[in-house]
Amino acid sequence: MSSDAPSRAELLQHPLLTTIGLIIEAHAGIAQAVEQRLEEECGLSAQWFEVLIRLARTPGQRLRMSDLAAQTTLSASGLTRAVDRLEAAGLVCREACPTDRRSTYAVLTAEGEQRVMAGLPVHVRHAEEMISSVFSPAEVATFTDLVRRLRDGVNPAAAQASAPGGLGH
Amino acid sequence: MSSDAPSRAELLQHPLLTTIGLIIEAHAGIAQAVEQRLEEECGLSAQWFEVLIRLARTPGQRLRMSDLAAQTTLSASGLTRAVDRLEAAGLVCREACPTDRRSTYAVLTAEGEQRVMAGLPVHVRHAEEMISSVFSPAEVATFTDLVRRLRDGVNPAAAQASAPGGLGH
DNA sequence: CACGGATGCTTGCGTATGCAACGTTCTGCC
DNA sequence: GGCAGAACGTTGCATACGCAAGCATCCGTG
Repeated sequence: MSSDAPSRAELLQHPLLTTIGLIIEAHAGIAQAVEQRLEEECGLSAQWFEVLIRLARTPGQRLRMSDLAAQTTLSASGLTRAVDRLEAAGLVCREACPTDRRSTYAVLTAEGEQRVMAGLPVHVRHAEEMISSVFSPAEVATFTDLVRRLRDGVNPAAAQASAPGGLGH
Repeated sequence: MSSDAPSRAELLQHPLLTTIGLIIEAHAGIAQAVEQRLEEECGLSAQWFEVLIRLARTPGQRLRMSDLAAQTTLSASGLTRAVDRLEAAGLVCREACPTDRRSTYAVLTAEGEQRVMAGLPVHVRHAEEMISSVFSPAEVATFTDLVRRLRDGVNPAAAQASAPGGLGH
């Protein structure tokens, strides 16, 4: 009964479509929950938090604009505008790169540092609530491993950026 | 040595932060790849494809605007605009709901049906390439199960919409 | 040293988004 | 039957985004 070409129903109900759909829906749920919680309790948008945390993790708490763009989902122009807003809010400042006058560093300010570190425990607790409520510790490990491999396959740029000694240069 | 409050480094390097970051990066990679491929080979944006496939799966190939909005990541107003564009392109048409004059159905047109079904094999093959290249069949099953449970926890609305006999009605 | 190409960041423009407000229709309660 | 409140879809407004163009700077080659 099975023909070469998949039937209409087989295509519409294809298991991998479901898998991808689940990833998208899980991401949407997490993004929305994180966004709302972060906004309520810290007054930071997820976008801002994402940028600030990348800076906080970096030695010198600074990153070149283009590296920062590569690590987030923003384009170069999107990052320019985002840093404009962060700078206006006093959480980040721009600093010239001494060795390459084309480049600009985005540097975390003292207030920026304070705001991320204030928001972080809230964020971590929220992450624990979301994930530990559905996974056992062993499942968390399995899941993280699988997602990492998937990420490495579909988003090599992000994989490289987070590799030890990565960050280009 | 371990104090009650987590240290700065413990917070910044918290494992669950990594897990969530990986989900976000994996999603970004998949979304970008799907978007590009779909655009190139079918001339459909991911947004459009998402809406059309939801309609194609539904008996009568129609869904109320609000149900459609609930199943996608769009807000009500966003969906109104999206259906405006789909209608202008001739892939969808609006139809009055006979039992509730507040509601409107979005209905797949013949051309809309043809376009989704033409794009679907491409999309499925792409999904296979992305996922099967990093997971064994057993891992796909494990992964899908875990993601589904995560989705159910963090996005109950989507979970309900896809449940058998769901869709509100 | 000079020059063409590449790189890094910023701006103009068109477009898509969400929120809040609005008009219409349905529902529950008296 | 009639009225207050909720639900549904659409529109005005402000905002954010990406792409392409532009300017300044760096690098490789002769």
